[in-house]
Amino acid sequence: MTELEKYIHTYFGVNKEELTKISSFFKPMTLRKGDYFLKTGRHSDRLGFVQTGIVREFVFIDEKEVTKWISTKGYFVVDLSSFVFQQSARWNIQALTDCELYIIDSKDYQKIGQVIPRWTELEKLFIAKCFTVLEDRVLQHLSMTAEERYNQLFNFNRELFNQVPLQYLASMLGMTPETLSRLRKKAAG
Amino acid sequence: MTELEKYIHTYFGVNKEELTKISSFFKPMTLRKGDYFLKTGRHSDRLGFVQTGIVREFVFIDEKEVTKWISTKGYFVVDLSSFVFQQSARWNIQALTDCELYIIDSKDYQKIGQVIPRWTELEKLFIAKCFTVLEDRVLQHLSMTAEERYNQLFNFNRELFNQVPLQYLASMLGMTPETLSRLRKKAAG
DNA sequence: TGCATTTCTTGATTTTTGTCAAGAGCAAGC
DNA sequence: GCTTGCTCTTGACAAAAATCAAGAAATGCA
Repeated sequence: MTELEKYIHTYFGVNKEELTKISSFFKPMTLRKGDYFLKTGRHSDRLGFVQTGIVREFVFIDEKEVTKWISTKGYFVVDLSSFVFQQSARWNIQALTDCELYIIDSKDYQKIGQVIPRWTELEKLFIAKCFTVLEDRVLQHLSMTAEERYNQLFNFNRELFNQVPLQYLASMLGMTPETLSRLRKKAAG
Repeated sequence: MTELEKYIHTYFGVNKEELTKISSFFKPMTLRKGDYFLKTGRHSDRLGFVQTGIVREFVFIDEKEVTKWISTKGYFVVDLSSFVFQQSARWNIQALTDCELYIIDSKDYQKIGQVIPRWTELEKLFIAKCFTVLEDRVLQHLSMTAEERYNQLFNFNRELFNQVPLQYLASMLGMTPETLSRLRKKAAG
């Protein structure tokens, strides 16, 4: 069972036979550090799965980069507006390291639905789950200080702080790099 | 065409015949000011549509109320974890004014799928749309100050500030009531 | 290896936001 | 109409976080 199949199994709970069918539609792809999987404003009909490496999703706001999310092994990377609604992409998606992805285009993606009858239902459940995760993220910003958000992320995934430029983590946490630096010092002391 | 049908048409783009079928599964319900549609920890298999009135979704964090969202006419109110995943509810949902809702339970909700073959697909698209709206909300917290968030909401829906206790709007915007009060004074001056 | 560039940290300072406390304004109910 | 609570505002102060500037550390590249 490949990593992709393992994650699809975890996320969607489909059986081995279905897994094989689904994963057969995905094609391997590599990104070199710095390569873009997607750029704002472009059109994209690709969905990617991160097999190895680290990918950053960000957008320019007032000439500043704002990092929305950082995806590591096991995450899907996609611009939903573009993939689902055929609109121009809202996010830049860039490799922070060399990456191995599995990708699928929307044409092949639609074929999954023909092979797995309940696929739309599974998709719905997956997106609903993602929605609840985002709800939690909003709540964090409504109820937690920068320090609490830092501590939570650090406790949840401390490797990230060795693998990803801190300025991007700071942005993703909604603080300046200077503030993150000071919080790190404070927590370490 | 009822308000409910009008909104379902707007959100889901189904035709008149389908609309009538869908809306026939919804039942009217009234809430008095202060009544709860849902309480944290309970189980709920109800989805509501706000016909008139104002509804607040909030949760207690460290003994403090945090308002996640305020729904007015045309919004659906639901606890997704509970409605979709049969988990205990994460949110309190309470009427801020007397309200008229249309509600549907999950048993009847499933019947929609039997009547409208592409219903699951429409659901998926609707939830995906909600996801992108939440993405924007996260971005706002990553890139905007309290003042900017206030101005944006005020410009988007200034009636809200006459209809809803300001303390709840402050919480929903991620600031204290005192800060909101000062920002209002500043913007008015 | 060593230079150049980028990233990170640190300090000083300012701005923003939160906290605490008191009073003003409003609204619901008697 | 008059209490009685709420809610909102205001002020004084404290804490949190941003900004600006400089230097240290790490990284990439020749």
